[in-house]
Amino acid sequence: MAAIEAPKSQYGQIADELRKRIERGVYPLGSPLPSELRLADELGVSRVTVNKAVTLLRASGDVKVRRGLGTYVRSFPRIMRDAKRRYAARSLGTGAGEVEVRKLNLTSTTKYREIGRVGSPERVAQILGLRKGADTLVRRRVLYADGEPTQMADSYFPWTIVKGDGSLLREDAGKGGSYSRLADLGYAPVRFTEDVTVRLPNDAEQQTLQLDANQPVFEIWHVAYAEGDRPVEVCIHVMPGALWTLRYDWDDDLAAGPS
Amino acid sequence: MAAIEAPKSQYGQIADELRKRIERGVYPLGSPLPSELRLADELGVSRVTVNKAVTLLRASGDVKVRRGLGTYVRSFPRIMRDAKRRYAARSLGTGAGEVEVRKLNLTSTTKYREIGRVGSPERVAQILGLRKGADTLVRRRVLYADGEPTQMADSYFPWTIVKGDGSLLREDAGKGGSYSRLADLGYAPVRFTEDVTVRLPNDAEQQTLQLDANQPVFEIWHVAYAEGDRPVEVCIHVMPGALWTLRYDWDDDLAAGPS
DNA sequence: CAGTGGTCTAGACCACCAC
DNA sequence: TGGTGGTCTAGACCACTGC
Repeated sequence: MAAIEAPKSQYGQIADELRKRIERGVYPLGSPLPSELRLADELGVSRVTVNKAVTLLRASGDVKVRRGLGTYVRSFPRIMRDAKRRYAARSLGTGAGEVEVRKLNLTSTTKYREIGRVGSPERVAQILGLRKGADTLVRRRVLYADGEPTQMADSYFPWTIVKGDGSLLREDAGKGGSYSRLADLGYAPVRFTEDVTVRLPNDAEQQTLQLDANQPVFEIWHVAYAEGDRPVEVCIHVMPGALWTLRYDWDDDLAAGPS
Repeated sequence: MAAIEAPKSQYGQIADELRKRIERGVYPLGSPLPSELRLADELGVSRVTVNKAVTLLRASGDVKVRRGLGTYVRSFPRIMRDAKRRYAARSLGTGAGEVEVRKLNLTSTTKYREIGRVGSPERVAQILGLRKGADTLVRRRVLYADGEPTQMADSYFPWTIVKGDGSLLREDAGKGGSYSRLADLGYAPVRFTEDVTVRLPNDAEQQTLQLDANQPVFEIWHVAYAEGDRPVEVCIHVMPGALWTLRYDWDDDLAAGPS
């Protein structure tokens, strides 16, 4: 099989070998891998060792297991999320949520899990400049592409500024999405920040996003500011890492002076 | 405890339990966990099961193993990388590379692995608008905080525009770093883009960054553009995911119209 | 030397799926 | 009912560490 055997674990080598076969098309996109028992037999190792290799492939998003059925090669391309343009898209149709997925000719679906008035989580209150537990309007949703979950997104708005707007309490927030409603209320977002981290998913996220315990997710804290640096929305995105590429761009700030 | 409890694997529960103990300070930061054999004994499971739990803690960056010694609780805080400000920092001292680490009162070190003239990798050539394999100046380096590797960074410059500048061939590129040298040459960067993905590290990265096969890394493709959208640098960062928070901010673009 | 984690095995039982 | 992956065990050998 391999010419030179590096001092590497068998399961590591097997993972590499399987990746190679996927690249070469021995196991085409969307097709099932041979069963772990077969692979163990072919490669002359125990099933546990094969399973450990497959665990790596799952963590990297190269394969996906369907329980009771088999292990399948991933068929999704990475989705590009252009931070700047996705929000600019509100000048056209609906909100930012579904822009990227449609570009890939995939069917985009949004499922709302909660829309209503709730006390804000501590960190959210802090960012929005509210008292701890102060009322916020929350919109919690899950987005899908061709039926597969691609992200969870929880938006929080200070209740004091959105209470007069009923459309934010409906699933369809109307033309241009929630940011257009904020604009209607006199709080048009003019500046955004995003903090990006990677971590492993918790139990709820594993279930909602159909992930394993060792598949990393992006966590993005998106904050929208209106005129006068007034924070008007916090949106927390949780997205399977293997599915996304995040794009950012900005102009140099040297002219404005250091801060 | 929980209202509805999903049936969960023992190793998953053990991972949760260990995380709890770390949070509560039962195992303080920097201290060693009990050995896997002890834990197996205490928890009434096999050592393999404990090991699988520890594997999860390693993937999330909560613990770090020292071979032959034991498993230690991780003590590093996350490092904030503010994309905009780090480059603005060149107006003061050295380049962007060490800004963040110093903020945390950690010792920052840079080790150069290669500085010289090389044929550009395909994707780099494409971004820089060069012929495939065209000459570039490469600066490949590894950054450390308190002796621990925090990122690999490989910068590529079109050879045609930097060949006249010797300081870019030295480790210390001079006051303000390489971007100031580009400015000297008449190619001051005015715009940047970054594409961010997460993936598992390859063999070389595992070794250089002291990572396990299942610890995710950020891969950032940073591109600097001079006036007239002329690409003048591509820098590829590979950074342990558990160590970093990436921050971006930008102004709304609606006024400029959609693209 | 003894203790640590790294790895591998053979065998076992389970839940899930399609037929 | 048979095939799939999910999990767990007891036992084993190894490389590495510090003493």
